[in-house]
Amino acid sequence: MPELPEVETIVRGLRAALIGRGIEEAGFGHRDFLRTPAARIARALQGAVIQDIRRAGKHIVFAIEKRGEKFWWIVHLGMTGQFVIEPTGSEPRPHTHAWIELKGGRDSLRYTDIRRFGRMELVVCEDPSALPARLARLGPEPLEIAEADFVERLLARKARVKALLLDQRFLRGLGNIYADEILFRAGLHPAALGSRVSRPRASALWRAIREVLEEAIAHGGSSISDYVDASGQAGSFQDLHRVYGRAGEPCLSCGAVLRRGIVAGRGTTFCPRCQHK
DNA sequence: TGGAATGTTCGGCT
DNA sequence: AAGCCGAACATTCC
Repeated sequence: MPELPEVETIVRGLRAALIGRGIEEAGFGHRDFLRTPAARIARALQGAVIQDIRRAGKHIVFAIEKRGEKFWWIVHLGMTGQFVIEPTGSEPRPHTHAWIELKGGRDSLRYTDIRRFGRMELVVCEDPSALPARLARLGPEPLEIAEADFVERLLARKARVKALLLDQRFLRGLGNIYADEILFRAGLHPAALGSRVSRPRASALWRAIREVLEEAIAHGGSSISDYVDASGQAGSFQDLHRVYGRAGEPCLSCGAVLRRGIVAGRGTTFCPRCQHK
């Protein structure tokens, strides 16, 4: 479910509700998605205060403070993970595997994940200005990289552009939906090789990345099957998808039948007439 | 019933 | 090294 626009939307909702809040207690159901033992996470979170919440690619990073000790609590939502703030007494939805009860007794942050591809990890924060090691491998943020840097990065690689967009070390935060939408807008074939893309087309790709992501964030992300924001609301950008989920339907700009194939191991929908190698 | 699904990682191959 | 592929993870939904 969660690519950059979805995670960004969730993080904005979490920030509005949780910055400065204290944690009463944390509990876990299934534990096989935890990279840190449940007891250690629960102990660190109990009585701690949420100081900050940020997005790093598709990761959510909570800065937690407890009696002068600082922690990073890092969450990746995988394919079906959801973070929703709900009334503490309400019935947890099926597949709720973590619950964080907030001070005040009224609301809880609950983590629900049908497939349990998501991951949670707690790391002691030695230096608040440094990155947790896990995040150090990630490439630049797509909305922050300068055009010239992006073009050089792309032309230096011989992999297919779709594979590059999905590679979190190339850019952090894109996934299958937005890779397809971006390539369509840039008029670029998913199997085009990075090093073979013309400079004007590479610039068009950089612009398409910004356009698609900014529009998607403005629409609260794409809800295909599972995604909801921190208040449980679906997004609406799926209504504006031009290729994802539209294989066999006509291209909205030329009318050709959109084709579906496998690129970089993922289902890929594109217009055979508008998108060029 | 088999296959595919918004993701990541690992091992093997070229 | 770089890139590609398939498999694995777990569950649901056609």
